[in-house]
Amino acid sequence: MQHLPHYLRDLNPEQREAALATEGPVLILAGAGSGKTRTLVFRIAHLLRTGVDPRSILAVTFTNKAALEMRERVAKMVGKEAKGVLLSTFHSLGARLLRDHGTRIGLPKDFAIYPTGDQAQLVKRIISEEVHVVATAGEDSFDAKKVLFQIGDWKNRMVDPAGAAQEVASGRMRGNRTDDYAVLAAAVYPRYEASLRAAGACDFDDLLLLPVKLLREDAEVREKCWRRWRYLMIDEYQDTNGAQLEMARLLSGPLKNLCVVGDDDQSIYAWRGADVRNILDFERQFPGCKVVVMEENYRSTQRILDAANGVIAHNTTRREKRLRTGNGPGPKVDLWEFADNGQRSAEEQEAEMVAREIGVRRWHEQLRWSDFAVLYRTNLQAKPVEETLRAANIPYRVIGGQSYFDRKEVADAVAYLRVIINPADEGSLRRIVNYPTRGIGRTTLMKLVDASREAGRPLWETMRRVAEVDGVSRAQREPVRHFVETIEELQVEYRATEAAIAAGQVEERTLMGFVKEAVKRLRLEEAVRADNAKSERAAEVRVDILRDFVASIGTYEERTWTAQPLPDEEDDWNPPALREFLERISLSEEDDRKDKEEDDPDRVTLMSMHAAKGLEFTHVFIIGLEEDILPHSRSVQAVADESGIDPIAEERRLFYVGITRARHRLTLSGCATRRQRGDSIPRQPSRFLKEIPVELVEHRSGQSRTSLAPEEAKEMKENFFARMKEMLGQQ
DNA sequence: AAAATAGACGTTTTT
DNA sequence: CGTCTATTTT
Repeated sequence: MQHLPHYLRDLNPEQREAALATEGPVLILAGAGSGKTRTLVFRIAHLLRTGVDPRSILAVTFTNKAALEMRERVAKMVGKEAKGVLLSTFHSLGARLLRDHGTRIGLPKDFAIYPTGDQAQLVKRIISEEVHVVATAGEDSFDAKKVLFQIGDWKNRMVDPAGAAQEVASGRMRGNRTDDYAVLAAAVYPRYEASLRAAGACDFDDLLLLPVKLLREDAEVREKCWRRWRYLMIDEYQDTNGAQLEMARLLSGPLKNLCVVGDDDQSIYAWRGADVRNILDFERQFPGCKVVVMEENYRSTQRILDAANGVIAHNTTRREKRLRTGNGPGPKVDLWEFADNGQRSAEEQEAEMVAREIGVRRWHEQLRWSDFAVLYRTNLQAKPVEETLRAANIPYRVIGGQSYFDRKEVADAVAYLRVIINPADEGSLRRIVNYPTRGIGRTTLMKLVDASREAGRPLWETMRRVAEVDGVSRAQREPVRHFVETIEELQVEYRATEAAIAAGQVEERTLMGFVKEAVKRLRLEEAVRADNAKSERAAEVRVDILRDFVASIGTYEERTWTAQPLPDEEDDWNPPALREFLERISLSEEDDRKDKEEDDPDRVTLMSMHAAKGLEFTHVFIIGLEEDILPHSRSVQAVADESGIDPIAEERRLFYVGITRARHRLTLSGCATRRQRGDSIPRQPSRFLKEIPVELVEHRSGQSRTSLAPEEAKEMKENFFARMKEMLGQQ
């Protein structure tokens, strides 16, 4: 092994083995912090150094963030050559396959990707307009999201509407209360699919399902993919679902140069259809595969690892592994408890502790703001922390939560753009047909919808022929005619803009110019102001959001031009287009906050533990360590109805993921009371806390100068601390 | 058809 | 508590 290329000397033996095993199936079981990404980056570098065409390498990650990070690291290591390597999420890979070959399975060229909000709208419409049998289920109102969730579950398992109907009929559904929803969902499912197809649209799950269908049915496309991608790598393999497994299998082809990396202890997406068995059964599914186990941790102190090991050891079905590190023991894990003291709610005190600790540690340990992360189970928990950090003038950023593109102002503008590109998109069309209000009311719209159902043509076509529709008076006809005219003008202009871009006669921000003009002509800003007439300030904030959105198109455009390859380079580059911009929005690859982050990247990070997977921070706070938050109440309830998977075990893995994000210091906290709907209710400490060996924990009390707290609260607090001590003593 | 008011209601995690 | 929804009023 002395003739190792110099760039591989920095790897440990296991990492090196993984990086060098380029041919055939490879399974890398990589514990948290074991240098997994690094190994993949080196593996790609090694492939390139041995003369492999960058374009034949495909690396699939789970999140955009992970894809971005890997791209940067590969680029840093191998330079320009890295550009040819395709780094993508499963969903954007799916979108790409459909964009290139979707017409072969009957998808239009300009298919849209429906955001979840629109999906729910569609389901609601189907329930109210088409499935009138609703009452059988014993409730009179239905949550569209639950229906959607059930449909998504079927799709993730690659069950089609017929299969779903069968499943429901044979009573094979899991739950008992969920049965009603399953029956309803089975009725909605085929209609939902039909509506999506009629609108020329896909939902998120289709981005996995349809490519599988495409690859299965079309040998030509399949072989084309095999010729192109000869080395396939998949990160976070423990989080793949049935459709993703199938996609990986189909893409790996006869060469089977498939390298998967993952850690069954970090499987936290079962609720979305992920199946840990995919990683546990990999050896069986790909016989003769090479297995590399990486247990050496380079990230955390020994105490943090011991805490993590202590917790995860309580899960029963897992591949046994124990993280070790050459790092020092490090400080103990801090554990804080807070109780309502009459002045401040416990969660406010918890947030204040976080702010105070960040201030102190940053000073004492010479850290940057960006060395700190605050992690939580639910996005709601960010709020008090956010407020406190803002008050303390600590710069922060919140990852996740509701997307900026879900904002009404932005969603409306997006709907217009979708309609301009594809007027068959009925969901978007309905959304904007009377926004801003232009006198096309519910009655008129219903007449048009009925007429279009009857004639079997899209709503848009019916609107164009409004004169032929019976029962629509002249007065009602006029606004429809005007609306159609406006959209058609914009369509013509958009086509001209696209042609100009294709011909290269463009300024830097041609697309943005078009959208700006459209927003102006449609009077969207005026509409936003009218919606917020009560509050001048709210109106201005929302208008700003709309303007930011328009500006983000300019950013996208510039970025795309910058990435343009030299004429002699082979690449998959395309000039900027609205269609691609909208696709990127749907896949959350576009984010307005990027610009703002760039001007000051040194910020404390606030995010859910799910979002934190794959990241690391010097000092990590995990807040809200209480029963019903972690583990979440829904998981606790779910234990009752069996189903093979253990929701508590998944919550425990989530905690494990949170703990192992910390490099040097870990601070845990929980509240003995929590304000909910006005009054404060008692809480129990998380059961997972007692799974951390006591000797690792420094128990700190957050109680303070409160002499006048009501008797009740005091008692509650004492009980909480007593329980805490009891727990810690049990070990 | 649009605005205003009452009411219900409900709170995981993400591509 | 605050957000979204349904109903009523103009």
